[in-house]
Amino acid sequence: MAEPRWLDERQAHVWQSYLHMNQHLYAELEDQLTRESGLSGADYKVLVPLSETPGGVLRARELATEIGWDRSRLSHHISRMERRGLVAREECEADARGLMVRLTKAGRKAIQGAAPNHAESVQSYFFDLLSNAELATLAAVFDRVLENLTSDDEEI
Amino acid sequence: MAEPRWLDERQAHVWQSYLHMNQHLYAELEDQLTRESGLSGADYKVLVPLSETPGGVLRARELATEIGWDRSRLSHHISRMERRGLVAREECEADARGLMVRLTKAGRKAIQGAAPNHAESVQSYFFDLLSNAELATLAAVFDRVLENLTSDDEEI
DNA sequence: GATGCTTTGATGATGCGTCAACAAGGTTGT
DNA sequence: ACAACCTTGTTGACGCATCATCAAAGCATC
Repeated sequence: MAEPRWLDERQAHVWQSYLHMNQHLYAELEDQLTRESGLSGADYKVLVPLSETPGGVLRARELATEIGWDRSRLSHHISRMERRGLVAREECEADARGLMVRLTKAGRKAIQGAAPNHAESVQSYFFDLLSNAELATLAAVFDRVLENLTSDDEEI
Repeated sequence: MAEPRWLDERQAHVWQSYLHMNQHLYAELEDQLTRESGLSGADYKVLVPLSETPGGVLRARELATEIGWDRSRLSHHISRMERRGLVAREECEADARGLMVRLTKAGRKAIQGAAPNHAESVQSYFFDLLSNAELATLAAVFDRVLENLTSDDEEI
């Protein structure tokens, strides 16, 4: 740590572009999602794994792990989504501590209405702008950076 | 919008990697920043432009524009940072509506202590993992995606 | 130079995310 | 079977972001 390695001009530019791109891309996608389907990004994140599960039911613990949230955040958010009729709480028969989260009909309708538009947005704002070679590079880079971040976790 | 263009397998994988990478990278950088210097990401974002300005003073409006915040958010955050002695509010002589935000000695000390560690983190978690060719590709891609997003704004 | 419009910043209400504390149920070891 | 410990989910408090509203100051047009 004695000699800090400052970003050179090129790196600084890439880093700024990356931060700005994220900021604008997230904002744009969330905006469209909310406008077109009334769902927040958080709602969408919760609904996707539920809609992809055969019964539309998931244990809260698994749902939380899947989307990288802690139990508290999920509990709060489920409460709000339950009030809006998107999901329902059910007992867990296998473990009395557990909670099963069920996708309601309204919830399924919401995610089915939102998903196509969202996919179209991701295509038009991101993938449409990439060549095949660039896509391959991004895949490699993102995986490598992610792998490096998550393998650090296990060292504890 | 009739025929939604779903993500193919490759695209879906890249998109997931991108989202996860962002999540972990942001979390890790913010964690290190907070642990090592007691500054949040928001604090850092505010302090950087101030420390790069000759006098260490910026008009609130410009500061807000620079970091992409609205006036309300900046006002709230300046209040909290002022309480902690990182910045100070001053009158704007040129425009009586305006507010000048001044970096205090403590604020300068904080950002000077935080910046080297932050740069080192960015290097080790991101740039160290990239080849020169990959860096060039990222630069091109990020700029293109960003340009596409921000040029849309002007069409209004 | 008065009227109306815009810009700038502050403020309070509301919703979300994080944290610490808690209760109830499970698990392990003896 | 009992004790100690761990897991799971809920709750309330607090900090931060967003939104609508407001006041004060500039600016423009006549």
